[in-house]
Amino acid sequence: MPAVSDCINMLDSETKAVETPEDHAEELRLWLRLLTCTTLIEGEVRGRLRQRFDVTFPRFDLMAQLDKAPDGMTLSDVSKRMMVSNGNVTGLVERLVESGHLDRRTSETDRRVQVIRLTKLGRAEFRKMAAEHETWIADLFADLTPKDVRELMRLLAKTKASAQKSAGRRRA
Amino acid sequence: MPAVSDCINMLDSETKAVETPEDHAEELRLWLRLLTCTTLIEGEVRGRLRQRFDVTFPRFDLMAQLDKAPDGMTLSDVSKRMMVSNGNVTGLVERLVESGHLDRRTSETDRRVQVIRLTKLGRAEFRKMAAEHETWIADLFADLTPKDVRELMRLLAKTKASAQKSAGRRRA
DNA sequence: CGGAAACATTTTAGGCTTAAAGCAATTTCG
DNA sequence: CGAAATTGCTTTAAGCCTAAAATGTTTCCG
Repeated sequence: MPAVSDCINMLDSETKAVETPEDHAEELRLWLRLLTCTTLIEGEVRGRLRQRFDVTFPRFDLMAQLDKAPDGMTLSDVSKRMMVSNGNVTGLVERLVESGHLDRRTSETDRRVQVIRLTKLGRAEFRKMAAEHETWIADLFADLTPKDVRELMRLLAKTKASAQKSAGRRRA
Repeated sequence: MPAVSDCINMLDSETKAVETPEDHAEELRLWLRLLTCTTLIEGEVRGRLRQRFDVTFPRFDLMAQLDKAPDGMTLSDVSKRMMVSNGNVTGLVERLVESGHLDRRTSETDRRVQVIRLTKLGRAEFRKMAAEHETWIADLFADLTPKDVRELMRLLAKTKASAQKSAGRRRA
């Protein structure tokens, strides 16, 4: 049963002229819960990656992008996919080239562009990590039913679209 | 309609003796989508906090914790709540004390403990930021119906519980 | 053609973050 | 009591990350 104050707000919200400070406490709580879930899982994955393979989460993430692109990617592509800044990728790639996991070469047709690929070593190591990683994720989400997973996928797709639209509105 | 290979897997999964490498691609995709949503929203909020208030996301987060605790918190409490390392909090607090937003004092009863509070300035500035922040979040989640929000809350609560259980299993 | 705009990347300065080691204070328990 | 374990915090070393400025390259047009 809605409290009196809620009824008043509901009435106000239908009266366009009245500027009611609307209550968005629910969305705020949702955002905090989303952040908590991600932080929790990411921390767990990071810890396991470090313990088992002595690799960081960003390095694993970068290698995962490259594993899906056998012909390599440009740094810009990687930066967009990973949703991190360009400068960030520069350093990340530098260290992975240094350790022999990545191969970097300047594009033949455009000397601005750097194309990076996994080396044989990089691909082999990534595949090993990815296989184990998948079992960790399965375990972390173990209590969700297949239906829960589908429903979450759907709602997060909607969330992503909504957030992208809002971000677009701001940049416009 | 399930493909033939799926039927085989389903049969296998009910045959305890057979060690089928199970497929967890759905959970993997769910995790990536969760991460994408959080990264997207956090990036948007960080950008707005910087532009409007010249404040970082971690500082805002720390002040939010303290706003809920008028009597102050210990650094350990803050560290647990924010889900970051102890050392991280030390530096964060240092900078916010420096800028006059936080007050730090050693506990009377236990000289190991540091208690931090928002100063008058800190509280005033936080309240201003928080009000605007709430409208950003509302806008980012604008396309979700109240029912979507409730359902996401429920499913993320389940996700959080599942992940915590899994993390606990590992530490044991 | 040639200058302006756009593009891809790197550099810079500053801040965030972690894991691990270290230090001091407190608690536990033989 | 007093040694050992625990607790709360800081320090350290290394890496991650961003926004903004800088550099070199290519494209767009007038």
